[in-house]
Amino acid sequence: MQSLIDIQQQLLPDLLVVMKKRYLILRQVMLSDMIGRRTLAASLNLTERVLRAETDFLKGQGLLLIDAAGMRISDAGRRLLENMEPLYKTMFGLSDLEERIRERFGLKGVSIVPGDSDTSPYTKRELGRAGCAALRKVMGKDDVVAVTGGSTLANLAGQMMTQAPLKSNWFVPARGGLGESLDYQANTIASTLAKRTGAQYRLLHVPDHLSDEAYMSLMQEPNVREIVEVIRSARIVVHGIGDAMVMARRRRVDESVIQAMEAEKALAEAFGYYFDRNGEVVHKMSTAGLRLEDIVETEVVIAIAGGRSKGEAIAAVMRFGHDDMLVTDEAAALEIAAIMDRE
Amino acid sequence: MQSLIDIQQQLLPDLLVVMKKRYLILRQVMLSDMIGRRTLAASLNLTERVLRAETDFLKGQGLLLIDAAGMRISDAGRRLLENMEPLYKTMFGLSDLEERIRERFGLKGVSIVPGDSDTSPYTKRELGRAGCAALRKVMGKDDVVAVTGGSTLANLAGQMMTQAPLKSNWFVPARGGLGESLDYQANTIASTLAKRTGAQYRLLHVPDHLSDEAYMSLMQEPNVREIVEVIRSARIVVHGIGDAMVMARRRRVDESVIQAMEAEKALAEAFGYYFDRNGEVVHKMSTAGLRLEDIVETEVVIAIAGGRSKGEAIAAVMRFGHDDMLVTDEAAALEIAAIMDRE
DNA sequence: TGCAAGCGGGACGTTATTGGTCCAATGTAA
DNA sequence: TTACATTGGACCAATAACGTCCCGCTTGCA
Repeated sequence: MQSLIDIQQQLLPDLLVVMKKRYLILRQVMLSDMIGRRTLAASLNLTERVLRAETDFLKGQGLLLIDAAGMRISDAGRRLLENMEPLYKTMFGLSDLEERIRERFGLKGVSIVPGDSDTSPYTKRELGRAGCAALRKVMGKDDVVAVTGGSTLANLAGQMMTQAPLKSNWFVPARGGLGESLDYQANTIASTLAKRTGAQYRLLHVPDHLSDEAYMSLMQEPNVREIVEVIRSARIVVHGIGDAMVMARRRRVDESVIQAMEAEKALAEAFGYYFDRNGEVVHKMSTAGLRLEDIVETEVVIAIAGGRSKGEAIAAVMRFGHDDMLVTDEAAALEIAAIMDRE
Repeated sequence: MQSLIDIQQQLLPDLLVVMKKRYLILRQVMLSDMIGRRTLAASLNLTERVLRAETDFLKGQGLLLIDAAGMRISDAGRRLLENMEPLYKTMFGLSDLEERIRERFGLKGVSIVPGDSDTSPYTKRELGRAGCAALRKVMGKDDVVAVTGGSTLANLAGQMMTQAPLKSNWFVPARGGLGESLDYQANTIASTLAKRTGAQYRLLHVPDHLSDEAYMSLMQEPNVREIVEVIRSARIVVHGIGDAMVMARRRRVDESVIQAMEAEKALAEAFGYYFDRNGEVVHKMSTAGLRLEDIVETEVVIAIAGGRSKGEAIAAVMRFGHDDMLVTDEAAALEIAAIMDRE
């Protein structure tokens, strides 16, 4: 059955949204015995007109009875609700989870794909696809999109598709180069995204990890300075989330710094910064890319990360509180929910 | 899984239509390796613009690759098609069958619900619902709808719903009263339908089975005459289909006539007439209701009947050739298809 | 190498659909 | 009877869908 839903999701992505809306209307009506349109619209957060279109439809389907006194559920509607009961969890379980997490961290949107990226490459791919969808949704015209590196972002970039070319948009790396494999460099990802969407891109040919002096002198270079300004003006940022220690080592951060971070219980890494479990930044360093103050200013910040092992790190970064959207997977989301419950 | 589809059918009735359209596009593209929009539109009987909207969508979903050379399927699309293969039959098998039957008998539309009305009351209910949908689709303003009697029609009437009241429409019985139970009388059904849809109705208080003399004298009555004229002017006729012998006995047709019909191999009964397997009428009698010549003139004739045992009778009436729509169930449809294959 | 057929995609005007808002008619309960 | 809440109709604005035409590009054939 899951496979059927997966297929339908690909062929009719907003199927579940519509189904859920209608299900909830029906359910609310049943719980209310008899209820009026306005009351119902208010309790479901729908405008009166939209609700009316839906109730007219449900009436036509014979699931709802409407008369001058109000609406109540029909026998067929009651039967349908009963039959849907067992399906509800599998069909909408994730969107409930999405809503809980969205609410808790004050996000604009949360998107959860089924599965666990740690164990299933398929889930990882889905995660990328969901990331694409989230990004597509917020991109407009003339937007600058800054992206970080990492395997998840690389996965996203490799799957990105658009209906029409986005000529007027720019993709830029959020940070400079790291010691990682080429495929996972922010530069590579920005360029892949631009190529796949028909957008433009700029690269930042500067190491991410800089001494203050090197930073100052590099920023004197007009061409470096120029692209850095573009990066810092990004309206949209898409970033991954990593484990603090793993990332620090991969970035060859000084052993002394690593130990300091360990002492401060650094847990998560995102766009080059390290966070403890409360979302406090525990280590800063000068960077030619996006700085914390830029992130705070950015209009849309999208985090994308999945896998049970990353749940804690994701929760930490969410506590930092400057993300607007989270794209994750079921395993990580359950982990996050568990952390929320423990609070 | 079937239950999921059933539920979705109620909450999103045209889900399958859209899914099938997209599936067929994808499939056609795969079979064609590389194909252009216009060619594809022609081979799928879609207008160019509609197809374009769909292919843009499929491209956005990453299922289709489009470049200046044409369209081809992506890996994800190919995977999707493979995954759908087993689902196709359960999801669309009936609509293929619908199309075959529609084509063979030159109908405007065929609607098949899953199951067998002979054995499952649930299927019988579904049949009624499908009949409602078919009827709703063809009803406009100021229409006169003539309905016959029978349990299937009664079932339909009991489930009929409309979004808005159809004040300007009239429901009338197609034929006079029979010896049957009150619930199954055409009069009862016309009145139920009118009440449930907010339409008007007229009754025909005349026995269906009349001697020529009685017929002539009854037709002198102004009020009988008036309603009979309304009936005969019906734009829409909805009728059931029965087994000839069963119906004849139920109607207490003279034993001599029954034997004559048996000799002529009467097989099916519909709107008071008896048909042999070739759709030829084998017995006529004067009636105050709809006559054959009225049926021939009627703009929309809808047949509704299901159950494996009725397959043969349905096929016979379809051969008569004046129906426009058929609403039936899977068991009967398969029986009809088997008869078609034997031809 | 040149040509023509077929391709995607842009553009535009028209039509159909959807959503917001207001109000009249109606039924219900106090 | 009155006051309230209900549905359903009406209307307008915004938007999406659609039909149609054309342009520039690629590609395969001559």
